[in-house]
Amino acid sequence: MGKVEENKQQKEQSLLSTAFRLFTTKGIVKTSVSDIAEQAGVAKGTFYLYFRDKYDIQNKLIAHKAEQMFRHALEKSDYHSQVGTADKVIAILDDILDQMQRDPGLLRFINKNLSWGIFSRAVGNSSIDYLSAFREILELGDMDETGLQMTLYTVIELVSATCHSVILEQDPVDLKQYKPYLYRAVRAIVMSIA
Amino acid sequence: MGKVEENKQQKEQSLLSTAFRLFTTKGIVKTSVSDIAEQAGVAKGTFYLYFRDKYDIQNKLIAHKAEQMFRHALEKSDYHSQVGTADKVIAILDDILDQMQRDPGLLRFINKNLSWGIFSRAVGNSSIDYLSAFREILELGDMDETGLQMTLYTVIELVSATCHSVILEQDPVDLKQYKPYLYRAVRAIVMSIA
Amino acid sequence: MGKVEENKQQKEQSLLSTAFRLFTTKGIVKTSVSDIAEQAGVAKGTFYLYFRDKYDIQNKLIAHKAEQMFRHALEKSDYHSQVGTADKVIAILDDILDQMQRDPGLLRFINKNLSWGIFSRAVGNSSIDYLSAFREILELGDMDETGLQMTLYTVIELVSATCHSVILEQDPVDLKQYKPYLYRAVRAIVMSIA
Amino acid sequence: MGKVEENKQQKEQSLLSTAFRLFTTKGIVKTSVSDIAEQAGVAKGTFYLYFRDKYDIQNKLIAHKAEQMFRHALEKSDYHSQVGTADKVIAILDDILDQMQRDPGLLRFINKNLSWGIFSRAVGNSSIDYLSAFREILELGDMDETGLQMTLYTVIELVSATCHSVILEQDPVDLKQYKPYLYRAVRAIVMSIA
DNA sequence: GATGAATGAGCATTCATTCAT
DNA sequence: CATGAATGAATGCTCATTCAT
Repeated sequence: MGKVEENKQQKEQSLLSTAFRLFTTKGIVKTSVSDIAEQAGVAKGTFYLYFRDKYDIQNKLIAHKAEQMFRHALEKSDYHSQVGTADKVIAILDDILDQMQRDPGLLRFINKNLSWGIFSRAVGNSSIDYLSAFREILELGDMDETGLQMTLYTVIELVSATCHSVILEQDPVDLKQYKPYLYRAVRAIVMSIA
Repeated sequence: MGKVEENKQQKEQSLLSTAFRLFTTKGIVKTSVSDIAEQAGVAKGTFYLYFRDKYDIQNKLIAHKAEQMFRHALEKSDYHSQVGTADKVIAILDDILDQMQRDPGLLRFINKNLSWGIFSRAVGNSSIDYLSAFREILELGDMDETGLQMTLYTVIELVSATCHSVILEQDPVDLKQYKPYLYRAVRAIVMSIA
Repeated sequence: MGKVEENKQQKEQSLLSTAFRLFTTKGIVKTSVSDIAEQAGVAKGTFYLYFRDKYDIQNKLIAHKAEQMFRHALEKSDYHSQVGTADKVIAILDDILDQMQRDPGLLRFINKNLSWGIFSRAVGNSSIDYLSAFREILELGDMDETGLQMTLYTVIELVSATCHSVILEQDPVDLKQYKPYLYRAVRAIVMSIA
Repeated sequence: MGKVEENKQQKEQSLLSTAFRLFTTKGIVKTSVSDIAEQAGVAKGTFYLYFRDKYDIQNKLIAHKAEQMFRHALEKSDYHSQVGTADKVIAILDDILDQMQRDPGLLRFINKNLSWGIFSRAVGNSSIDYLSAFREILELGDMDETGLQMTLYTVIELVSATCHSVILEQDPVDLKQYKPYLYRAVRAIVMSIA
């Protein structure tokens, strides 16, 4: 990689990480392109050499962070040591909820912006084959692709939607109180497709 | 009611309905207070006599429309003629999905803005006792208040979250294809709490 | 005085005292006619039955409060017990500075708004004959009217101008530090006309 | 200096001079940022590239114009040819009064806005050492810094306050009539500190 | 490629004043 | 006399985007 190329990579990285920091702390609306460029140490015009506009960088960030979150759950959670299907799912879920609770800014950022389209593209582009992984976990060796995807979609949206309010606003209850209900619902869904 | 009072009612109604129309067609962000006032046929300043700001009218609309949607589902769906608990729930759900599909603007408006706080306040202020109605439908005569609320919260968020993308963007599939999966999930959740 | 007349007096008084309170606490610019009317317990339109506009009530208040301040100084200070001319003046001055320091809002209100025109009209309308009083104090029995007025004007403006910054902002020094310099200057001026 | 830099200088100058013209003719309150930008021939947003807000440009102008006025008085008045201390002071004063009378807008602008803080900062930043100059004029070689400053403060505020009404409104008398009284007062103050 | 000066449309909000009741 | 609903002009400020250098 040439020096120039390296420099470009560095600029893009700087813009991405700065944007993420600002998005998750100040919120997307309150973060201006000026802010991002300035704090990333580049000129305002330079931003537009790397990203089409604010929504371009936003979508790229969402996909990246979502993928990161799933990667963490698959690599760091102890779902392998669980026996039952539902228990494995819960283990993964637990890791994800942990991540979200540890970084509410991340949750806020991902949640209301993560469309299935963006997500599935991110997951598809990843070096990890998530679908196979989930298929294996759910022990649905012979289930059709669509059925697997629908189940994933349902569970992911359920968790994402309910936890947004629960974690960020402790409304209607806090996460600790809500977990039993959420886990029961997830278990029920997972069992129902067996 | 005096002439003046009548006139005020009319103005407020005009502002509310205009705001709703603009919010659901142009989106909330793209709708300015100027737009609303102008199209409602009143001066810009008049808007501020009736609502504190854009978010005031927005929240009032969300609560109002959400309540309306549930009222419709309870009054117009044929859930009474169903026998099983799950079938009753599905009947109500069907009505709500119908409403949403008929008016995607409404869905778009309510979905990403309806916090549980706003919703429960709206439902609480209503002349209908929704909690009792749902308790009866779910045949959970002796379940504690919290358990009932958590179940409602879970189901509502699940439906709301998944249908947003499904109805508005036919992604990952369209509503017709997704319904079986959604209904199975809802059935599973409802059965799990029995 | 009829009941109606009484009521009107009461309304005007209420408006005046409310305006003064708001002017001295929030500042003139930040105080709106709405504020005054609302807090005075009358309708907005009623304000305009008593005062032409915000500047009308402002000028009336300034004149009134300035007269009050001088009345206090002449009636409550112990200048009578002083022997020398300059000492008498200083005694009066001391009382005025005390009043200002006790009520910075009053100082802020009067100072930058008190034009000589408003003041002299106020003083002229008063039941007290201030010019004679000052003539006596300064022991200038035979000085021409103009000379007396010019001296008063000079001293009043000097005190008013210097003390504004000194009392309200302790800049360039605080009142305690500045007093010796101010008194020396006033003494010098008073002596110079003898 | 590059072309760009030159252009920026020009824009800032244009904004400053336009603002001064509008402030002194229409008054500060009645002058909007839009007015300034428009008449300076730049876009509204450009204004904010050079000044934080209206008060920023206002303070900068006040300091600049005040410094300019004193510079003129020291450089253009013939105080050098005067022998007595008081006569020197009077000569300088005469120059300043002349400037004010020639440009009532300037007087109006500076007078009620010039706080000692702004002034002393302006004077401190100047290339001229005003304090030394005044010390020399007043022949107070060994007076402490504070005493010198207090005397300056007193005289400046006295002149500024009295002349505002006298020059702008010929009230209570016009400048010609007031000068003898003012000069006597200033003489008295100057002599008293010797 | 990189810069950053310049743009100007756009928006929320306030407020003095009027006038029909 | 009193009310208070209605007006709409006015203003400060932001920000995505462009383009000459």
